[in-house]
Amino acid sequence: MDSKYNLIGNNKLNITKFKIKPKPTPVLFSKKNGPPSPKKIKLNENESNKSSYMNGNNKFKISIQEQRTKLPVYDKKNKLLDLIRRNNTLIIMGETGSGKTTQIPQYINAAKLQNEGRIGITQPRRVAAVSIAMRVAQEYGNGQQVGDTVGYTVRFEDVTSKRTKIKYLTDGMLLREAMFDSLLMEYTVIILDEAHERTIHTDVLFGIVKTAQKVREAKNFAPLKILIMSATMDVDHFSKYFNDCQAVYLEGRTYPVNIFHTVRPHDDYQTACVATFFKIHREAPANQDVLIFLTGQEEIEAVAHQIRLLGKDPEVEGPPIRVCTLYAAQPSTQQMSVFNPSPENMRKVIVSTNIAETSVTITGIKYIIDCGMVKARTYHPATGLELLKVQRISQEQAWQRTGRAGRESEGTCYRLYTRSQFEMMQKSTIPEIQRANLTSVALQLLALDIHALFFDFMDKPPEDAITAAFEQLKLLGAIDSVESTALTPLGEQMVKFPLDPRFSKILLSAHNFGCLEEVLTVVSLLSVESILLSPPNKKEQANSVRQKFFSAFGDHVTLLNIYREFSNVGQNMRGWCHEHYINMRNILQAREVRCQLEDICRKSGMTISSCGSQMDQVRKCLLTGLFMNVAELHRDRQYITLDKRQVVSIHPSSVLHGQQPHFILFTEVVQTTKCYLRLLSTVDSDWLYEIAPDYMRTHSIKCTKDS
DNA sequence: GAGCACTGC
Repeated sequence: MDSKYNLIGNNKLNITKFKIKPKPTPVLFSKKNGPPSPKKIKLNENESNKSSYMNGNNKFKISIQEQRTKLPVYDKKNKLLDLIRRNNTLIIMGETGSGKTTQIPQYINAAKLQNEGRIGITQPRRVAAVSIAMRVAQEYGNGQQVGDTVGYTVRFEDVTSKRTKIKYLTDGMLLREAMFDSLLMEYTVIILDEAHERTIHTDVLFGIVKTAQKVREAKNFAPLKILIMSATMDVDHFSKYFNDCQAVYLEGRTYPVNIFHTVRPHDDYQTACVATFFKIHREAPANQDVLIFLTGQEEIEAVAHQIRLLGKDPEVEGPPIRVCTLYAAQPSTQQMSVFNPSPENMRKVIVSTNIAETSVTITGIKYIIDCGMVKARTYHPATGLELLKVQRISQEQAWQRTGRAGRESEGTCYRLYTRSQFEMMQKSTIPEIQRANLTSVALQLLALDIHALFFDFMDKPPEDAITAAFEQLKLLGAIDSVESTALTPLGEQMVKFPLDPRFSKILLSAHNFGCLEEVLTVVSLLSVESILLSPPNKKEQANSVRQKFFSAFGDHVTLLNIYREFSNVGQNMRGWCHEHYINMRNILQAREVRCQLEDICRKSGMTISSCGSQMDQVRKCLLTGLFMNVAELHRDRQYITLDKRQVVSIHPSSVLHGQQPHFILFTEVVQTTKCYLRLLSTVDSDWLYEIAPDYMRTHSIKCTKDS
């Protein structure tokens, strides 16, 4: 199984831990449901049999060109083109199913509004960029392939040619392109799609395209047209930012959803989920499927287990149940099973994280159960700590979840929170830019000669987050002072790598230590998800078979040892990964990242040197980017970080767990029940003075020799 | 001796 989590044996989950009663008591819902803004969920007029062409299996299949004419956007084509022609910046609010993402670029191209340039359309996710490009190429017909008129560019994959007029790309990809050409001269039309999602990349691009447009106009270059496409939210906010530009509204193709709130609050939402599911199960026809939103893998497996158990209870009425789970860390084969249609007489229930909110669309969903919570990462600039926390969703998210029941026909949504709890929720999700570590963003903006403190953000990030980012960049030597608007030569080099600036610094220091070969591997492994599988019931086995890779120097060298053997395996890669409990998907991704990084290194004129077995060199090199991540052992056997003097512990997943080296370099801190350090290497205190003398002048060490 | 939502370059 090629996943970090082996789910075999999960039926042994200790359900009492999650306090789910075997026969949950019913949850009471209020019948009054009218949402305050029913605008978002509505039925289009004269569309009673629209599912006949939405459904690929339908025998009344109609031609691909005919389908295009039935999209809601089609009737607005001329009006839209007129607006796009007359406005340099335009906001297009389009509901789900309006056809805006696939059709508008084609309309623009047919009318040749892009002149000699290209139309670029960004998407927050790779799969979306790729699959939409394929669909649009298919709509072009005439034997056109992806990469002809319509193409896409995502990391590791560029399917475009000189003939490409319409280019779909991830927002991160367009941002990288902007690093090398801030005026984005390749494009005459840029469409930022899914703008309401407010990814950190899209937020930075807002400012970049706005500036590019202005500068190109001033310099009399080819004009740049900007289209912002978004779901129907925050229009005034967007419009104001883009100099009060015009906005248009496109209706979509969604159906009404009945919404129920609970009568009283339910803290134990897991039990409430199970109870609500069986209420639906008793009442609804078998072929109507249910989607349950929960926060994480563990609780998803627990609830799924409970539903399976109760479903087998002869006293429980209703058809047989097929329970599917869905979360990102799952093996892809297991994820795919969610899409298999169930037999007529069986009910499918999908228990999912918020991956089903936007990233994955499942057809046939008639009922939603929304627990009202989400697991989200929060960042504290003052401590540099990242914390995964279960918190309330925003009203926007609640609507997004609700809408998942109205894609093909009318649906029903049970919200496991009261009406007034809903009213208390934040209206919108806080944009990522306001809750993320900004070191990369600050570096990227400096590459464009912009200081992040003066950048035209639509929503400004907190000032202490910007300050923390600049302090880090100064420590790394990317800038000379925190007020600087220019990068040092080292900083210029760092921008070239698609990495956290600390990791870029490590790569760029490698020639001093003669270990670029090794450090390329380590950095690649650090920038993908964990390659180590630790199935809950086979932890011991996994550890003992991987024992031969363990290094007393810590996790970085251990990972390097694993990768070295992996790259010598040759044919039987799958077998080797399985035998050693290695996540094949993730190690292959690391290999791909490594190729990309090596390529950038070569193009920058670096030589790929190897230090052989001198692991001191590797650890010293790691220290050049992570010297602010060192913890010291104190007399009471506690570790304290040199940087912020925080009390921390070694994470039990580390090979150094159970040992007490005096100084450890860590890659990250995660706060759960305690502050844990993950991915560690032992280091010498002497190295700290050698590698980071300036830093050590302000961060003294105790150097206690405890016994 | 603990546990990891989701993206992206």
